[in-house]
Amino acid sequence: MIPGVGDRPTLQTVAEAVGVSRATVSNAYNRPDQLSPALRERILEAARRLGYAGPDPAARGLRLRQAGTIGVLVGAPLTYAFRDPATGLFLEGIARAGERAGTAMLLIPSPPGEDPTAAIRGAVVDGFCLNCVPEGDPVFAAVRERRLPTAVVEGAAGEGVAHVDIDQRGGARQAAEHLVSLGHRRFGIVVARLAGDRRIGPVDAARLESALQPVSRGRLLGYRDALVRAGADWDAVPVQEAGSHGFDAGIAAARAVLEADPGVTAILADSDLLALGAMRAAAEAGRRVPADLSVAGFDDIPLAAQAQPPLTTIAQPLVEKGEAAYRLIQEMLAGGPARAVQLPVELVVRGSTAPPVTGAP
Amino acid sequence: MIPGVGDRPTLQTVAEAVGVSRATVSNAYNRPDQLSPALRERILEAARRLGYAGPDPAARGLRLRQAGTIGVLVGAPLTYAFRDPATGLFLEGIARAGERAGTAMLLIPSPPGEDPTAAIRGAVVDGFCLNCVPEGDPVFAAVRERRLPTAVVEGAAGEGVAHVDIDQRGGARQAAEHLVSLGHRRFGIVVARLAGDRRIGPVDAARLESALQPVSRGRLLGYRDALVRAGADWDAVPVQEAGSHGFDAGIAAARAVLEADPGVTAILADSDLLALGAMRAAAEAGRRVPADLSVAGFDDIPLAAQAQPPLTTIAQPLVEKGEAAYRLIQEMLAGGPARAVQLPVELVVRGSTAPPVTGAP
DNA sequence: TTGTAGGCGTTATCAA
DNA sequence: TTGATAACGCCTACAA
Repeated sequence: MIPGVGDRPTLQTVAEAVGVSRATVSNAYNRPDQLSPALRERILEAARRLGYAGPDPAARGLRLRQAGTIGVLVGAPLTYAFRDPATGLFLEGIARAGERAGTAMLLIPSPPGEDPTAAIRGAVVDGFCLNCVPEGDPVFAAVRERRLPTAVVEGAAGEGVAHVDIDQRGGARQAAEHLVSLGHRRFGIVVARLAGDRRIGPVDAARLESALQPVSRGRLLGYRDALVRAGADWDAVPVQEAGSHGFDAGIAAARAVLEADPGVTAILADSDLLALGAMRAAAEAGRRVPADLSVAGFDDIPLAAQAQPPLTTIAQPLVEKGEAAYRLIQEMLAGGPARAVQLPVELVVRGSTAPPVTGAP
Repeated sequence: MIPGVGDRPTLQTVAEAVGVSRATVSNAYNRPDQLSPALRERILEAARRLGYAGPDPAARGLRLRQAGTIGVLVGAPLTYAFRDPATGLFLEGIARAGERAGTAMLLIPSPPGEDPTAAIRGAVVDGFCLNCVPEGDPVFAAVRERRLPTAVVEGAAGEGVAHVDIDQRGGARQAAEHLVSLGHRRFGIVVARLAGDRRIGPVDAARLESALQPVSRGRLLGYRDALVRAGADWDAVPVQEAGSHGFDAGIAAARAVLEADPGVTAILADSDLLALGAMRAAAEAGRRVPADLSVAGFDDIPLAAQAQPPLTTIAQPLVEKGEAAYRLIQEMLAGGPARAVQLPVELVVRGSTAPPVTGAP
């Protein structure tokens, strides 16, 4: 069969109509300077007339060995990515860097039930960016098998893989130290998730020990660092796993904490949305923030500053995280080595934290 | 040159190593039942050893004439999509439907300065989904040129293009009628954007007449319908264009409205984020919501119910909108016609609206 | 159960 | 300035 005689017009179809070669038609699109303007116009005109949609990106990608796309995986069902502002801002960073370079981003789903690696094997991309993929996740192995430039953000490091992170533990420590320095001695803690399961409930030593989620794990360890150093009885500190980063999850978790120890004067939350939920739970319990209860978050999403009172939190450069990941991938695409980048965090004191009313140690 | 002798291993490389044909190696991956388990294992083992990454998705896509991906365009710089909860929920709908089908979604950037259509021409996708792309946008033309199944959400309709929308005008009318029925007679209005420019300022008749953004346009017309019918002097109603759907934009716009007419007892906002901003502006101006000022939004994002007071708004099925769009594209992919779907809206009365204190007409 | 051959639509190279 | 040719890596009848 003669090529280009299918139903969809191709380069060949146009070439035959105009009476030139495929190469010339290709040049009309990709190298206008390689042919006379008159011929080019004739070709483009014929293409319009024939309904030719322009060079097929799939074929072109095969030939050029590049897709102009990077694949993004978030360590949770994709639907979650659009609910969590922190994840959203991270994606924004990638999008922003990609927009500058004209690169699109492919959001790769990992359906919970099915084989989550199928989409990874089938992704037409030049590189991968993984966000919050826990250690030992099959997704990580599947990505590595593609042998494409890969950046991991807040997740398991690996040989030949670029890495972007923040100082989770140090940041959390700062938040706790801030509250200690205000005079607080009885704390409650809310964390999102320590493992891949969606467990909700109190966290004991074993659970923390076996935690796989590097983010919540690191932050919880940071809280512990500061509280232990301040002389708190760690085993008496109520720690509640919320199951997710959601506002409602934060309400429920904070309720559990306040129930476990009504005497807490401060709540440390793993993320801003949880903290916002904790503030709401406090209000429902008749406690004013910060007069009766201090609350600190983590991330500094825009909502944190807009809340009432505005939330004290650990600011991390969410958008920059995405931009950095994109940059590291590009470096590898250009033949460079896999680098690791650590981004700074910063304590932002706002209105949700204050000295406890009863300063009793 | 013998194929498969490049730097990256291919089917050929593996075939030679094992001493079988390319076809057999291909079958080892795609049709396990077409060859003996023993041979299959030998092949997979050799592939591992050689560092073969599995069948190349680009080549496979070319051969199969399908990408397993649908391209998504949001009618604004991509970075915006991750800030706006309503857009996020829409994307979630697409992601959710795609997750079920194992389809990935390609987020296509349209860089403001550059040629926004380049990425569209280069997208390796089976279909397109456009969100809030205004009429006459070059993006729309570029997508049509690809001659791929396309669904338009809340945007310009077109021949052979599937369409998903809600009753913007009717929904807005309901919101306004609700306030009228409560006894309000003096209104202020905040809309996001009426055109592609990022104009901020009061809206006059000419601006409304020439509005291209179907969303804000339709909603504003709905407000007018109800207010005019209620006997309000439309020309005296302060209408402010906020420039975007952001919280801060809402604060600024509401301030302008309250300044233009301090006597307004109710503010109608084009979207929930704007309404939330208006509530904040009211608080800053010393007005209590809803006692001194009623505020109504549009969309019913999760934040609306969480606000204090919870926001009265027009609920639209945001996630379902994405799911519907995806479904329509799949129907076309299966050879079906381009359909149009209208999703229902519903007034949700919460705590941000109440009768005005002085019920004077 | 395995192999052969052709083609998917494009672009780079080199020659005319 | 234009054309012929050869990959790019894979899948699928069809034949053995």
